[in-house]
Amino acid sequence: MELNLKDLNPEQQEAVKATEGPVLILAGAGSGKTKVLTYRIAHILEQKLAAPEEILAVTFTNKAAAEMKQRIAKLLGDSVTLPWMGTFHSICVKILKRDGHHVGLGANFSIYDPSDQQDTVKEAMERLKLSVKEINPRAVHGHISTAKNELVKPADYANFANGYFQEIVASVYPVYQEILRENNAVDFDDLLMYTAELLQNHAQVREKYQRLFKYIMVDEYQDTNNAQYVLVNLLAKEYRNICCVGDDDQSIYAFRGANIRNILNFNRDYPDAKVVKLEQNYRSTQKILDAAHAVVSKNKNRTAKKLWTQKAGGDAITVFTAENERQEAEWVVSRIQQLEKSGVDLEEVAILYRTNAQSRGLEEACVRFGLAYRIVGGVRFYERKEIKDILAYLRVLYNPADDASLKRIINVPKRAIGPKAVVDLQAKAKLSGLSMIKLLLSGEDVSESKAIEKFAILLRELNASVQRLNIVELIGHIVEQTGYFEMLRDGTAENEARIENIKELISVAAKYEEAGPVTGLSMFLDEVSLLEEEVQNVEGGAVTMMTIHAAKGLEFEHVFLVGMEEGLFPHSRVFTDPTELEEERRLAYVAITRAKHNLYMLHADSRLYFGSRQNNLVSRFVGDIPENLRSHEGGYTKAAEWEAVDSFDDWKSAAEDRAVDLSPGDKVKHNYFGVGTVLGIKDDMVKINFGSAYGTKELALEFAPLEKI
DNA sequence: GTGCATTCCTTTTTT
DNA sequence: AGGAATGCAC
Repeated sequence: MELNLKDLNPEQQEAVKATEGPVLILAGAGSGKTKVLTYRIAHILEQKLAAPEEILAVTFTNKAAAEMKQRIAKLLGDSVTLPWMGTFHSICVKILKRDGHHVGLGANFSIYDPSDQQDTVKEAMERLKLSVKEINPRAVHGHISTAKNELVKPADYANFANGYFQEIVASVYPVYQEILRENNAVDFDDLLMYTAELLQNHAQVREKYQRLFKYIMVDEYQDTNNAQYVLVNLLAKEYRNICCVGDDDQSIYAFRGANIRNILNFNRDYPDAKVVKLEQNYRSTQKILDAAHAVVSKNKNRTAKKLWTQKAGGDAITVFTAENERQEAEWVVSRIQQLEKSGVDLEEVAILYRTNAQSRGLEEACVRFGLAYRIVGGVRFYERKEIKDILAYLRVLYNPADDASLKRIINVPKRAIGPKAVVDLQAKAKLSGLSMIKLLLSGEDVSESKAIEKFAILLRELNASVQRLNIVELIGHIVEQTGYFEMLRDGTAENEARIENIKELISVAAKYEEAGPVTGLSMFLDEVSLLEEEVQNVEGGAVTMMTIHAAKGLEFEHVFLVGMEEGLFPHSRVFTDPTELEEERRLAYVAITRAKHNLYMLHADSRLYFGSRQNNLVSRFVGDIPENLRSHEGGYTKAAEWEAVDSFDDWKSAAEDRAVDLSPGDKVKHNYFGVGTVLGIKDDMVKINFGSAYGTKELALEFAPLEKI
């Protein structure tokens, strides 16, 4: 098959043909980025510049990888062997399965999902006798995650720790890591950190992969974190054929460690880099692009650029002011039903929101009005209780060090094994130097508890079956033998749905049926832990609902952007930090540029939030859009005027004002530490005594959430 | 050891 | 408002 580059515009062709040396492709929203990447890979393969396994293509989501695979197959024919393609995390799993033993990782390691990770933090805190009530384990985990993304190891964290909270983290982090080790488990961040460590410290392994990957491509480079940055640049050292694609305006993952400077500094890292700018947009009308530009160009931290399109004109952006969130949802749904009547395909319609919590009201409205919908994200597949249970069973059988998974299912379904029996078993295991699972499997008389004995017999039987059953049979065997299905067969709709979910899991597992026993189990567990979302199949057309983050990379004819309110979007949590405000602005840019033809922005004068009513002002992002691009419905008055906090300089002077306000002896209230007394102020730091609970703290005036009382 | 009621805590975004 | 975690009665 002949690859036809005539399908591409001159810049796109340039990007495809520039195979050798470092290349940066600055690809604006809707500029055909995926097309360029797929053609580029196809081009390299077709020109026989490299074998498929010598190409590494990193994408941001599994979905993006799947789509790219499909499109390459379409270009070159189904028979083509595909390159290494996937997310950073999935590629790291692949590498660690092969070579992880160099960094002390057993081959059968478990991958803990976020809730397992949080449980592990809790356990670490319990071991340290830290109160889970006073210190939020989630926040602790957040800090550990950040550290790992910066490749800061447990032992080194203390050197960076600054302030009360980080000292706590410094004590928890090593214990957390130790527990993961005990269970032969890793968290998501470990996948990156261990792979980086592996490549940094083990020359043989490093050179193996450096020589293997002749061509490396990284999508969404603006959203890479430090660990990912180290990884790709290390891998690219041998051939230097590294091609990074991204758009600094679409960097929206700083909260999980993404560093926008990675893309901004590409030229510094590779002074000989070829830079290709894709600025022609094939997606949206000029009006939509103008609106998006009006919002994002207020950011200071960006490279100057402007998208253009041949689709001049277009409809104005409809802004609807609703009385409350219920009316907002109803307006969206009825407008979509009007569109449907006029022949619009529901697959071309999306409702986007800032937070997952907003989906509920919209979902209700869809049900009430009978509009077909699907939610992307929300409750993830692996977050469902029944799925977690089944996966825990599989992990126990796969990784006999994984006592955390054992604890999850040892009494599910109920088999009269309470917390006390578990603690006893744990103690015995510790004495014999085995994991609880291994002890149970050993067949020794481990407990006077009849219930435990019975469970041990069950476990041994399941363990034996791993060798002879393929993954589909194995799951079926587990749900029957353990009584899990029986527990769910009580006729309630809820449990019916659970059974359906497990069947769905089995159909996912069918992909690995042919790999045979053990291998299939291994492949299945590795992949399913990193699976980001459930794909809900809805018969016929349906509207798609999701967060703006989840919508990145997608496009729709009609986009409804709900909750355009100060406090929601931009979210109130970012008001204290101008860099985060810039990220919200980029998020708004991403949201607006999802629309091809029509964009609707909604806000409600009154909204139920946290159980209480709030009256939010219209989002500043609406106000940023020039009036001649908007058309209003409902009782719109005007957008919030928040310029004072929008600019870093002004905001700083506000902080300085506050500094002048405080003097020794003043009583202040801190969001976290409570009430305290100001002891003194030096430069931009303030020293406050918070009493016996937290002692004396030095806080940055600029950042501390302080209030004078 | 299990089941129920009450409290309390949450919500930013995700691999 | 809703879900998880805790505390209390069987």
